[in-house]
Amino acid sequence: MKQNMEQTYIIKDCKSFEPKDIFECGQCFRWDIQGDGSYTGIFGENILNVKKDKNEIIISGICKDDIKKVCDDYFDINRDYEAIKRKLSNVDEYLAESIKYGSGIRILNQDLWEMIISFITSANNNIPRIKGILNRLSQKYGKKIVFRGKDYYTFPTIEALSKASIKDLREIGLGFRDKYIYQTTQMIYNGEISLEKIKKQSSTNEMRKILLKMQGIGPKVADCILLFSTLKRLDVFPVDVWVRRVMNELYIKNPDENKVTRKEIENIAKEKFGDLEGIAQQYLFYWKRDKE
DNA sequence: ACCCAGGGTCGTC
DNA sequence: GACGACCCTGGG
Repeated sequence: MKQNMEQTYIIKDCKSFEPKDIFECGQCFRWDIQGDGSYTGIFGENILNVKKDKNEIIISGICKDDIKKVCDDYFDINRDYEAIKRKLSNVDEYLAESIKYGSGIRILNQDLWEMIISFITSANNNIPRIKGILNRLSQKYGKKIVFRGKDYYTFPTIEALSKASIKDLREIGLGFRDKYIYQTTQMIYNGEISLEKIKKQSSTNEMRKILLKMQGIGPKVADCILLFSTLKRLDVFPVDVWVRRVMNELYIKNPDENKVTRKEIENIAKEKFGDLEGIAQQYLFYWKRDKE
């Protein structure tokens, strides 16, 4: 197959697919809005532009494999978000409103290694800065691909990133997370932790236990990795400042938000949202963060 | 200039 | 289990 031959994939009458909701709900960091409102992003060695025109989703760009196969997987096309939204909307009016706001969200199936590095970077950080760091990391340790006259860089491989020193990472702007990225990369590179083994675990909890062994991964980051990577565990409920805020306001009503424990929030989430709590979290997060 | 907060985690007590 | 420290950047 020719390297830079572009492919196109049109999804007709696709419900629950809104590029803005998908790419700006906080699950991914390497998709950027274009002048025409479409989004261009890179994952693996694929560089795609996603555009919505009426009821059609037009995906075009460079794809390593068959574009339909790659995108059906990446965009979680075979999951019935309409059914999920119907079910979750019945929980209560708050969740129903958040779903109305983020009704085009789909949870992407992203590379596990990339999610590990991305969400370690996200700790006590803000989204614009996270995106900058991951772009610089890719520029330095990834592979350049030219797409429509512009340079793009693949996310660094484990091996490529294993060559970076703590000092190199600090210079990229990782701040105090430099040592976490370094140590975790080394652990994975030298085989002390096997990503394949994580994928083979039968329960969410077993997967989480392994993730928590890595430097820079605590409960919140572990849950994001479980939810947004190809591990795709929907039975997690990442608790960050926004989710703590919205869950306290809606259900717990503790005058001091910081006194609310993670366990308390997780229990309510499990009770109200059941096995779809991960997706519910994303509607609530996106809704609350954009409201402020 | 100064302070605050951001998709938290770690080390210490 | 509860604290404080922590790189850096943009916004008040």
